[in-house]
Amino acid sequence: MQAGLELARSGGPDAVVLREATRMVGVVPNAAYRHFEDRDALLAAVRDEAVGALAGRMADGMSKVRAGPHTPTGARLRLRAVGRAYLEFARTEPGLFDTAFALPDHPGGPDTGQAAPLELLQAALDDLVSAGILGSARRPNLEYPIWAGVHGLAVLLRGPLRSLPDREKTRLEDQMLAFIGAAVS
Amino acid sequence: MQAGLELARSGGPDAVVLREATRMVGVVPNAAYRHFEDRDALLAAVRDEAVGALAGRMADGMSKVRAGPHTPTGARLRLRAVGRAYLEFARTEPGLFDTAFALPDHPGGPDTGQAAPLELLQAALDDLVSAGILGSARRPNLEYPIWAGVHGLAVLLRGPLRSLPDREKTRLEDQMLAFIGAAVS
DNA sequence: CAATTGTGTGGACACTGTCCACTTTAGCGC
DNA sequence: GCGCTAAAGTGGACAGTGTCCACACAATTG
Repeated sequence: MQAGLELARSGGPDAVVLREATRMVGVVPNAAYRHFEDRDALLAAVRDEAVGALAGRMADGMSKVRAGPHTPTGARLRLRAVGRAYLEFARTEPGLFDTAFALPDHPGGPDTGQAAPLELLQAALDDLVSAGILGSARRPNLEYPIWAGVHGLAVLLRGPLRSLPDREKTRLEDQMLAFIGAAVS
Repeated sequence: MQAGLELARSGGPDAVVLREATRMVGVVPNAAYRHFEDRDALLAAVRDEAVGALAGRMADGMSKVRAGPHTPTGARLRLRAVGRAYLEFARTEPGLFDTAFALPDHPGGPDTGQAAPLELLQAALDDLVSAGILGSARRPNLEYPIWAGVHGLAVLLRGPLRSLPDREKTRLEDQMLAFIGAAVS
């Protein structure tokens, strides 16, 4: 039933429409209420899936770095790889990206649970410390400005900056990654 | 008629509902179509207003810095002031903030036109150069990573990080501003 | 076998954006 | 003043949406 995540893929959170999802499964609209309390619950499930997909791409990118852990170049490359994967996901899967960060209209409930992406970034930073590149005094809370920078760029590139030529966009992505690389050295 | 921007203020872009807006004005739904082609056109008008409000706060924040232009401390304080105003707007006017960056469902059309906030940041950075703090070699395109950092933090704080205690949130904001301040020195 | 539970169905309701033809109102030159 | 035009509002419809209700069927379990 979460196959209604194709809707999110192609049109973002607003496109995950209960009736359309049931139509795709070939069932009557109300059947959805046997699996999800709400349209919001359905969206939450799809969002968790989207977060998982993002985390998967990030993990993939990191694991492609051949240099071992605790080595300076490996740590540096892995940090760059998480960032690049994040930006690439936002660029190639805009619907899922938006959905992953869609905040529930009906708040409350437990936390949104997108810990996975953050944890990957934290791991990369910890590795930078244990590789001796990043002084442990500068480590605390460093994940947040970095996450903010990458996330903000991803958002702006598909928002106010969306009409920039593609060449310019990738240049800004590279600039951001370099910026971060410089900040942690 | 843009008084339907109260809807955006209290509930974000999805809350700017055509019929509700006309109801507030005390008129029949269809009357809206004499002023806006579309619900999307109405939303676009509201969004421009929201962008203007954000730019206004940023300009206010900058103008409150007493130190004159082209002076080192003035330039530094003004940069910090734009950033702080941005984050404050996102925190105190979440509905308008979300609306300001809502991308039109029905794309095309001319550019979204939120040049004003970017231009204020650019002015602050240019002032930093003319005050001799920021080397002109490092100036090009610097507005984008900075904007991304501030914007990203604003978004994350009302998204995945929304359940952090307020104290932590303001600490992250301060950390981000300090981070930027350090990057331009 | 009987009962309970999970899943799907059919019919409704209120709400939304949008289209159409029509009426009212304001402003204008004559 | 009169009549015209353009702007604004009205009323009635339609499809699409989320959601609720009572009911039907299947599988599972006692």
